[in-house]
Amino acid sequence: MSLSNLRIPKVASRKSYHHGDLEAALIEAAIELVRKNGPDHLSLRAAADRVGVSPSAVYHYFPDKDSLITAVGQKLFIDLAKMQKEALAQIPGKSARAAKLRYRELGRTYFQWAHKEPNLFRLMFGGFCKLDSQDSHKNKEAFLMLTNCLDDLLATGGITLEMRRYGELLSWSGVHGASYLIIEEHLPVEAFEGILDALELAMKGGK
Amino acid sequence: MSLSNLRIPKVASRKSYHHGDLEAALIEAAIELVRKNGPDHLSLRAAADRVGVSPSAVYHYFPDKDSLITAVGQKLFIDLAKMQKEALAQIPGKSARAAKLRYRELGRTYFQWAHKEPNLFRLMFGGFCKLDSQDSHKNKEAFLMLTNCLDDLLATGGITLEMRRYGELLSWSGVHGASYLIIEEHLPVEAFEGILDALELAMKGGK
DNA sequence: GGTTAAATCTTAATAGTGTTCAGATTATGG
DNA sequence: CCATAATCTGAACACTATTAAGATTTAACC
Repeated sequence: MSLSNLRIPKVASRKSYHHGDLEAALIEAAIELVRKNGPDHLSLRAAADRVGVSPSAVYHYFPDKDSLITAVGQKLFIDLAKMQKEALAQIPGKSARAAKLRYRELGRTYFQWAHKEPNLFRLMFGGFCKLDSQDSHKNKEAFLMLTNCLDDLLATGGITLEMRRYGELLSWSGVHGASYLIIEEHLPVEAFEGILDALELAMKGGK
Repeated sequence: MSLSNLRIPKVASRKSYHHGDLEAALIEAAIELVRKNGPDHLSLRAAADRVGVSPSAVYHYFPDKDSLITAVGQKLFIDLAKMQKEALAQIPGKSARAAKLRYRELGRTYFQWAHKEPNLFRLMFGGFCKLDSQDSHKNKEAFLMLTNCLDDLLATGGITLEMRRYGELLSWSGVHGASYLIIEEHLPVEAFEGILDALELAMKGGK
């Protein structure tokens, strides 16, 4: 999966005293541990062990454990945005049908990310990583994709002008909320397609 | 605040060797600590200290730390439902206006809970407390209140029959998602009244 | 009421955590 | 080739959850 894991097979079998790209390797190791054990239960020492390095080596790249977690969050936000961009790229065209499909697929990708790796989703959105306003604009890329989808919907009559005003807010909140409630088992998995139906119906202003 | 705190002022100044209601006191202490420091960073020992009891005493009431956290979650879900019930009780009447106000107030109470004590909200919904299906039906009380609100809306023409089908799903997801995104600072506080406007507009099927 | 038994809490110990600091190792630039 | 900077280690400290054995208090029973 990661470059660093190929370089350093197990533990304490590094060729060189210096690692090469310890920062990225630590982030990758932390992701794997969070994926398995959850964002609370991440251990600095376990991440260091996994890379084959002493615990104190971490402090040359991250001032503390929270900084490592935040770095993980930054990477995950970029990964999610990339995945959404790829999903949108597979549905080209300016038709009403294409616009509607893109809108649904954008939400579906968001949910599938959460559903496939709930612990990573919890790290991103559960108050673990404190990304400042500068980092938060990485997330603005995802927001822009949503805006474009909604504009396409408006152009093809898939959404009323009145509803366009609340498009981003209602869509993001609805998809985010449903995703979270599903992975915490307050709602069944089947509910997500229902949320997409509800949003589509709401956007077009009823029948 | 809590009865136990009145009984045991500081630490190691208990009249009796036995505490009286240690289980409830531990939950209350844990709530206070989570409120200040977040659900991750809760320390068993700190909670025990706060009650004036040794760390191992906790294990007579909870098999491990996670069980204490889950017990905290159970109590918080009950508290939230009570707060929502009280809020609804202050808006009586069968008019369309009253039904609409109740619907909005139900969501507003949910958000205010999250906004006032984000760490408690994170504990409830962030994957910290694993409540089984039996505990989860405590939450069904809140779900029932939402259902009643939506039925009242339907009776007074505040929601289309088509949208009624998605009422609970879209409302809960939208309100929950907006609340979470706001406390994690992905959306500004002002966004919440916008979500209520958007939901109201969506429910009535556009203009 | 006094004695036994059960419930409750403490003390002590183990293993694991984040973090710091002085020192060992390696790479880099003159 | 040497000095210097970058990088990582080892040991220590204070803290954590958890367990086991023992002390203390309440409750029950005769």
